[in-house]
Amino acid sequence: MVKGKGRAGRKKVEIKRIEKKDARDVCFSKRRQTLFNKAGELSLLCNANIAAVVISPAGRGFSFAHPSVDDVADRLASMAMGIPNNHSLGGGYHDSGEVTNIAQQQKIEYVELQKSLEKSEKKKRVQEAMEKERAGHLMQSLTSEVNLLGQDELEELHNKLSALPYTSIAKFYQVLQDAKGTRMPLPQPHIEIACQSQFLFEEQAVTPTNADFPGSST
Amino acid sequence: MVKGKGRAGRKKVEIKRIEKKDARDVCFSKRRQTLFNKAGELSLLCNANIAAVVISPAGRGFSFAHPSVDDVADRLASMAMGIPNNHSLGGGYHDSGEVTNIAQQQKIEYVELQKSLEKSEKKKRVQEAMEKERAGHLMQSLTSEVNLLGQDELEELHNKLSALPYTSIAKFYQVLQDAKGTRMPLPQPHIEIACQSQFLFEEQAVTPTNADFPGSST
DNA sequence: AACTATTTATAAGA
DNA sequence: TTCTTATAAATAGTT
Repeated sequence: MVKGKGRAGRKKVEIKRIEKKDARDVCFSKRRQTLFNKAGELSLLCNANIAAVVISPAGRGFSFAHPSVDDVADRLASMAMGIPNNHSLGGGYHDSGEVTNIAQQQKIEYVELQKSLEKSEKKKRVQEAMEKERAGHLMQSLTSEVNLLGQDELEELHNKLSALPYTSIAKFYQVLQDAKGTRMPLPQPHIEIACQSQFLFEEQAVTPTNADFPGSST
Repeated sequence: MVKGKGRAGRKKVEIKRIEKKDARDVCFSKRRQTLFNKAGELSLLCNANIAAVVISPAGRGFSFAHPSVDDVADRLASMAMGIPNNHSLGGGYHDSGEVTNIAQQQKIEYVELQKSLEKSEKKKRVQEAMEKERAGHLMQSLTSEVNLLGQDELEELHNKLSALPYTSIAKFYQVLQDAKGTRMPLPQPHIEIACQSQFLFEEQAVTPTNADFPGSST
């Protein structure tokens, strides 16, 4: 059906911003849960890899990802989470302890990945690759980005970049130096990451209405 | 209802891998669509930012992201998807079949955004910002990335980059030139605000051997 | 948080 | 593959 209008349960619902914060909140919770639920179902039914990130208007972040071996997508998706808005430079330190920041989450996931890699005999190669990836990320970002653009946009971009090529690089290095030297103070606003991956191979969630998942019983 | 099993329509469905490739395929299509649909609804109803990436077992990737003005997180999430298989990006892949929907959706949303911007007196500023963002995206990716790293990692990265700074840049430009000149075989029509990526993996290697994807070029 | 009337989603079948 | 349809699931509004 799907006309662009009617929906849901007790009343047809226009798909437009819910003004009442209360209702919106509830809706968000419910639907987010459903979304992740469905994501999980899809991944299991079809053996698909899925990464989903939801950021509430309040700035709370939730993510779901069906892992597998190639977590990469997941990791990167989560990582994207770590890049909230724009140039708000987050602190990249990991020993803060009291700040639940993205860096930490990243760390955790990184560690997780590492752990799972331990099992592989190819560990070394993969690790190497990952390290390279760190440095190579920039290139990939660029190429990826570039490849998404159209002809005109490419030209524009090219012009823009031609205008200030070394500036960019210089800037980057400056940032790098700053980060290294002064270890910036983490002005990261309110972006908490709540990672949800309840079902699958572990169950920790017990919400009565939807805790229906395979994972444990088959 | 809801025991840990049943679902769907004409028959209760166990949430486990569908063996029949045919059925699995159909299921995948339907559910993927629904998933993205719901993602869109959620984002609209609750004004949330969403990025979702689905990779079919066959290796076809789809993504959906709900934009907004400060869309960065979403865009980056989608973009992140592009990273794992950067090789394919320029590699010329066919099969863009299913993407239309999403692409179209994106288009629509882009237009919507534009329209709403028309009304604003800040239009110009925003547009400018968006343009800048295009060129500046790389910087942001970099800084964000950098800021996610720990002290040690920073140092390492710094060394790595110091070792081959111009190489990277040169490479980027080469890519750019290639793109401009030969109009690479993008698997999809270019999308303005681009939160959409479609690609193929070679196949799903079942081993944690991602060793080959990242900055393998350096 | 639980309930329920309704709307959606969807597995099969055509 | 797309449409149809019977049934399961999601969900807005209530309690």
